[in-house]
Amino acid sequence: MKLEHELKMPNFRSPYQRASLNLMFTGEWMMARVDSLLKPYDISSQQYNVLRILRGQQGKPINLFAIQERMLNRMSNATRLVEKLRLKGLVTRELCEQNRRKVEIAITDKGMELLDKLDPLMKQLEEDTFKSLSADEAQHLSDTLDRVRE
Amino acid sequence: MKLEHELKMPNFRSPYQRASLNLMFTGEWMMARVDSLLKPYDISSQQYNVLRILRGQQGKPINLFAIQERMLNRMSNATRLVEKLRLKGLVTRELCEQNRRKVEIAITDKGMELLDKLDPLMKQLEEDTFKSLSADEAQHLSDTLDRVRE
DNA sequence: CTGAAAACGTTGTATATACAATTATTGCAA
DNA sequence: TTGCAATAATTGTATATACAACGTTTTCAG
Repeated sequence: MKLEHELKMPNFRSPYQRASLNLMFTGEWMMARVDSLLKPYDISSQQYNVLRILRGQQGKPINLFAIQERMLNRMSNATRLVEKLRLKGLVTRELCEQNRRKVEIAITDKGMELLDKLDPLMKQLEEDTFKSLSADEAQHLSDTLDRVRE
Repeated sequence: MKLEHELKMPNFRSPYQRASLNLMFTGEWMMARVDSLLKPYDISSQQYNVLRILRGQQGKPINLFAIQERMLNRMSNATRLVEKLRLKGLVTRELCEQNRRKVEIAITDKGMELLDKLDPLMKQLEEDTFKSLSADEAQHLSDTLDRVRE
């Protein structure tokens, strides 16, 4: 739906203002869709994101700093986010012996099972979301976003 | 910068997953830029957004429900957001006499002055952000985002 | 006219976010 | 070797967000 209609703004100052608002609005919109898919499983999109990062490590643990670097939202608090996941039994936390400043986080079997269950749902959500774009168009959208961020 | 590099993810499951993460990431990124521009003026991007909506009304007051409809983030709490702005003297709040369920909000002179001061900064931010895109490309990006949201 | 439903806004509560300050550990230069 | 800077994480605090529940006021069917 056109942003003009969505925000009930008859016109924008420039195509750049329109793109700027559209980026923020559509980002929020997407995040809300993901959150609502995850709601029945009692995790937030940020928490899901952390699990996904941990799975990407193929079992190797990873420290909090590295998790933060890979998160969609860098400002959220990795310590507290991971603690929530730990309380749910989805990750483990261990002090690193080699460098005791670090804390190593790994995904548990239960965490992996949850991700496995969510995979097809997330895939479906992505396909639904981008159903009006071809794979090439989706790729092009990503490339454009990459260029926007320099 | 490529999302692969930004999130340190070597590859994505599909162009749709890449686009989905990219949308959320770039939306957050843009919002953070706006917030950091507004920080010295002590308002959040959501609060700025409400002021912008009120200015768009050309002096006519507007009720809370209509504000909510026009906000970038529908879920944020218009009552509390507006109260913050009122405490700063940027908006007024009046009970609507015709329909006492409604509360009418209008921007004050002080609010208008703030927006006037922010306009060139915001314009500059938008131009900086999209400096690598032509006006046509920015328009095309918006159109694509509009299509994604159906 | 009356009572149920709809429209509008407010409040409560749990959680998340932004950001700064603090603690603990390690590395390294003088 | 000492002490300063850098690295890594935690804690504190104010604010924002998500969402549900509630309270008024208005509308409208019967």
